[in-house]
Amino acid sequence: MTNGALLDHPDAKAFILHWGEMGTHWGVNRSVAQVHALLYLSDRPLPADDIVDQLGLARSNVSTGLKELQGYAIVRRVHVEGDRRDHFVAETDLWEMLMRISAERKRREIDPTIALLAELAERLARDKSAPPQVRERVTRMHEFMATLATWYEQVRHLPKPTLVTLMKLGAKVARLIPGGKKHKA
Amino acid sequence: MTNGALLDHPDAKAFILHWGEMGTHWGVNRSVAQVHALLYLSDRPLPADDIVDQLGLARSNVSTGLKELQGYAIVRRVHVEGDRRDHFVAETDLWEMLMRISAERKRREIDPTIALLAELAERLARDKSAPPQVRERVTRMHEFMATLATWYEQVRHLPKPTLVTLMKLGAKVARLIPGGKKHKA
DNA sequence: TAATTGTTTCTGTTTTTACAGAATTAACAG
DNA sequence: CTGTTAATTCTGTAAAAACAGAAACAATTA
Repeated sequence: MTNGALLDHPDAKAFILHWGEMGTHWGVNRSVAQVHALLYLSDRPLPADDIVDQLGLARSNVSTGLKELQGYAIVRRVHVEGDRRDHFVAETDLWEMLMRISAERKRREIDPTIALLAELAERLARDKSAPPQVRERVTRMHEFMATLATWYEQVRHLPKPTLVTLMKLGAKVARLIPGGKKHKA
Repeated sequence: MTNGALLDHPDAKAFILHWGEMGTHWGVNRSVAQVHALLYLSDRPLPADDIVDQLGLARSNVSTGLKELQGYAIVRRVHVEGDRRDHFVAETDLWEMLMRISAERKRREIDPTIALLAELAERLARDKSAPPQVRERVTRMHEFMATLATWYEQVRHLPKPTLVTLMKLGAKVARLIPGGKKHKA
């Protein structure tokens, strides 16, 4: 047991509590975020029981939380030699983590809206009686979100080193665009 | 009154109801999102009363909602000639909308975490007794989020046409990076 | 300054969400 | 098979959030 009780260390504790608190603003409940924080800081796979003990949550809660985190694919089950129980580990590659969370949130929070907008925009295009600004604004919203979604799907598949390079470039990426001095950095 | 009751049009209604529903997943309550949707579709500034009538919400709710939307800077108060009441309009430029929402969410949901991580990382660097993986992971998390934040602040100030160009490039932006065939599109 | 109209804040209720503990189901070992 | 332990699902309760209506507050104009 290399980290008997992570919560004993004041900074680890501060991290876990803060993460839990912010989780409520990030669209997951405190328990889910705390479980994630604990696993992120752990140097070994943890069984559900240990999570229960360390965070003082109900067993059922931890179970639900782990399922949710696996839904985001930032936590996975692993088997530990000589122990029957499931163990869990968190993704520690932060790029991977970001990509997986954003992919799942897009799926849950954006895609359904794009689908609806597509439908509405199509109907509005044929509906002569529709208020013109309604037609125009729904259509523009659809195009905008669809464009962003397409962009995202492309960029998310770029190799990690490329993403890092782009990130480091920051605003300087604008200077690389050919055919126009009009892009100031 | 060019749009007497936007809710009478089935597609406008569907948009507003869906927006309200999704709002609850996007971190604002249904009322706030519905008010926003209504204003976005309206071709003229609306006074709070009209919003109350059309959406069937309590006056107090609409007031709170408008304040929240002004907090995101995607709705603003305007004065209408010959009417004493405040009127409200939504931002219709979708790039502007995205930028303002993301700026505010970063301020609320990301910046406080970066601040805490900075503090923890600094303390952990000096704390010889800290579990090494805790020190390392908190530090990496801090660097990662700080890098993303810096990138965001730079990109968000790029002129809109530049952003549009970059968006349209999609994954092809990787080809512009100098000094490396290693970036495949 | 009093009356009117509009806006915000406050208070209690309803609805929703998070959660603990119990019950159930599943997996395994003897 | 059967006893045992782990894991999930179910159910009731507690906590939090959203909301309506009333009250308080502000601004405007007669």
